[in-house]
Amino acid sequence: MTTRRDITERNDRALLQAARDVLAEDGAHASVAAVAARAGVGIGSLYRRYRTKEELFQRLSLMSLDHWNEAAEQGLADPDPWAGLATFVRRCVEFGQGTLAPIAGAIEVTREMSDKARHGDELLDELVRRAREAGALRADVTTVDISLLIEQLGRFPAADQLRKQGRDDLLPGAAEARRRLIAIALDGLRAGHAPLPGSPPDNELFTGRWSNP
Amino acid sequence: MTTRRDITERNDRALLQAARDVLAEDGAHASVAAVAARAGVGIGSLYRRYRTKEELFQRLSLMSLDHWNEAAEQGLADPDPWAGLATFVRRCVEFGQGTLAPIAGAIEVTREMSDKARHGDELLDELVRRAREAGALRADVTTVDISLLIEQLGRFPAADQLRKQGRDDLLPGAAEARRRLIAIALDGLRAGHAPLPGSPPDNELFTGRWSNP
DNA sequence: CTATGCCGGAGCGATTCGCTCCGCAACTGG
DNA sequence: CCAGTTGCGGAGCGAATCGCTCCGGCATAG
Repeated sequence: MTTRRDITERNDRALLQAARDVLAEDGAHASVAAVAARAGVGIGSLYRRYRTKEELFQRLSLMSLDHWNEAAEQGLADPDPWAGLATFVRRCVEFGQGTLAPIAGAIEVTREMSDKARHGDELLDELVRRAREAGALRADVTTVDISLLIEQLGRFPAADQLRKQGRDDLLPGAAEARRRLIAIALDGLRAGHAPLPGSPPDNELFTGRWSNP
Repeated sequence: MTTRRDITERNDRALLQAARDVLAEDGAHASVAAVAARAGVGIGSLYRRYRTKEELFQRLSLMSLDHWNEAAEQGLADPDPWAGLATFVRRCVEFGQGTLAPIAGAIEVTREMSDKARHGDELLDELVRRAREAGALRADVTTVDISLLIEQLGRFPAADQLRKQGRDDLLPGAAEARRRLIAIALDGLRAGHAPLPGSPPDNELFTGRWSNP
């Protein structure tokens, strides 16, 4: 039997998932109506759970940061430094971490968010350091390079977006196609290639990543 | 001396460049007002040159297709198959080819566009075939993989977008950061890596890529 | 069976959209 | 030097969409 409490919880999960998907398709201009519709939920229910659109997106950002940190810790738990880094990258891309970047400037950044972001930066630093010292990671690859790769590959268009673009050929294997891109990028990160062009930025990594203008 | 005709031509160029930049930042929801403002041109001038918003975007798509084909022919002219493919990828990403994908479903596809797209597919086929036969390209990489890489890396956020995201650390070297990602991806495409996950799609490449829903 | 409280969605004012229309300034031919 | 012409910028139109409020209806708890 499904109690009312069950419905409320399921609605909340559906809202967060829908918000992520809609953001992936529509970018920063995503509307609350679209989120509610995709979640199969009335607008009223959305606004009972979240007082404003910003509150919903803040909650989603926190979820995203939590996922990043959890994936990083999982990677660090792997005794093989390279496998750990690869797992982290794969998980972040598949989560669609990059699709949330466009709203970073549209919401107020809470203390909790910046704290979690800072912690995430430290974890990625450690992941990269381990992989580099093990000789598995190309020496001149920075954490910035990796987070940008995650961001770009994580913006892989969702199924609906692909359909709008007329790329029906990719519909059956969109997830698989993205996995192939990740594999290509990871191989490009491995040691043994020629140096990357340009000098890696030397300033503090990720400084101001969640700062507000 | 600058005649009126000069001003008109300069305005047209500015409009197309502005349209590309605004699309890169705002996605498919980009407004004509934003395009005109960024081009430093009145809305009236925009609508004298292009009768509708769609006409402007169609013209931009044609430009993009021309750039793709020109870059591909330049790559084919290179006696070194791998260098030719790399040049093609670099040029397409730096042109921002991927930023136009979101509007593909928002405009009517003319015969001219689909013809040019088909020709572009043939050119890429040939680029890939050459590189593979020379043993430079990983054997199981498909043209789909490469066009998706171009699309994803080509969506690298413009400077304004980076500023909105609070990634001020990247502002001075956004172009350089993108170049580093391209280099990583290209190294991942080179021969000598383990096979890619999943089976490459066997259906006709790019079928329906510009088709209308 | 009554009472409770969460559900969905119609509808509010405000904003933004694509687009039209017109006053103004700049260049041209005489 | 003077009309005449032409391309310029932007105020403003109706329509569409925005974030958000409010309430009637109904399933569930007691």
